[in-house]
Amino acid sequence: MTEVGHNSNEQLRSIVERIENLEASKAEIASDIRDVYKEADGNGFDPKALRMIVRMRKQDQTELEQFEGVIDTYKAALGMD
Amino acid sequence: MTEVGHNSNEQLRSIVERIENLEASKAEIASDIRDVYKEADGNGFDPKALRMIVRMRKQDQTELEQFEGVIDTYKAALGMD
Amino acid sequence: MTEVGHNSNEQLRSIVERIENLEASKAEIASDIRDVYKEADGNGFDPKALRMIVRMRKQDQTELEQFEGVIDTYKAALGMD
Amino acid sequence: MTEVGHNSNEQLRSIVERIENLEASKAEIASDIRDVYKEADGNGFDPKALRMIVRMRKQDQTELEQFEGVIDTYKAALGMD
DNA sequence: CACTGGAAAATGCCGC
DNA sequence: GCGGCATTTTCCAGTG
Repeated sequence: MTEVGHNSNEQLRSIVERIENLEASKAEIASDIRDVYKEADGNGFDPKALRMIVRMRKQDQTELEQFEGVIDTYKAALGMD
Repeated sequence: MTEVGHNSNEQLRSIVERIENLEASKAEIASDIRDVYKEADGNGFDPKALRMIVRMRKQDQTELEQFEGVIDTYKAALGMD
Repeated sequence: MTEVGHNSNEQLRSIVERIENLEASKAEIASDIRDVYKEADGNGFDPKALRMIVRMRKQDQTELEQFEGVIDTYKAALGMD
Repeated sequence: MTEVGHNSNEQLRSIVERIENLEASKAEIASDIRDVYKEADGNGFDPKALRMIVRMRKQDQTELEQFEGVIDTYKAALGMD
């Protein structure tokens, strides 16, 4: 807490800065996504329907991944592992 | 803040009590659920697989409900509402 | 796997049903809790602050129970039980 | 609806792809953020406390922005814009 | 008994 | 301004 160079205060500052920078990038991308929806809306695509499509596609992906987990679980439950 | 009957202190107390009672009930039920899993385990059912079944059935339910939402959305998007 | 009465399929079905019923009850109570917060909000109580109070009280309760547990331990250690 | 090039199906596909790519980037950054917290944890920083600090700083920034908004409003009201 | 993953809660955000 | 949705965060049980 005095005049040192690499103290924990600096570490802390560095950590917080990195996080804040990353969060800024994330917010920017979120904004970009909103822009795409808005532009699509301007081209006659219903944003609500679009969001639903995107959500369902993501869910399909998730289910596929879960399916492999299910297989593993059942294998284990049946002593096949 | 003195000798009144229906002051906000009483209201606050009542609110907090109601919440805490409800949370106690909820915790009890959660405990019951755990008991069922435990009993099932004792009868040779793999708890992990059971949880997976329950989770997937819940998800199916959710999807079914979402599906109706999808229908409505598309209807609206196509001007059929 | 065909004409039996109390087979494991039935057991499984029973287990899953019991769990799902319990979870439904739990969800209902959770909904009630939300309603209380909402009503409180309508009466001018800040929901966020309320939640914090409830959390703090639960924490205190936990600590109280831990304390009593320590007391019991000491009692037992001193042959006072 | 058959042999066209730039039909709405293609548009739709393009939109969905753009969104999904952006969401993938967002998820990646979110993962990076988690990594930073994890690394910080490894260096002895309490992640929970860190999150609180970040949140408070964000809040302050918001207030700052609100303040600047007020300034702008005053400027406009005084014909200084 | 730490830890990891998953459930649940809470907060914040966006569109209406 | 609010209601609902998505995200984030916290909590807790199960696991090794």
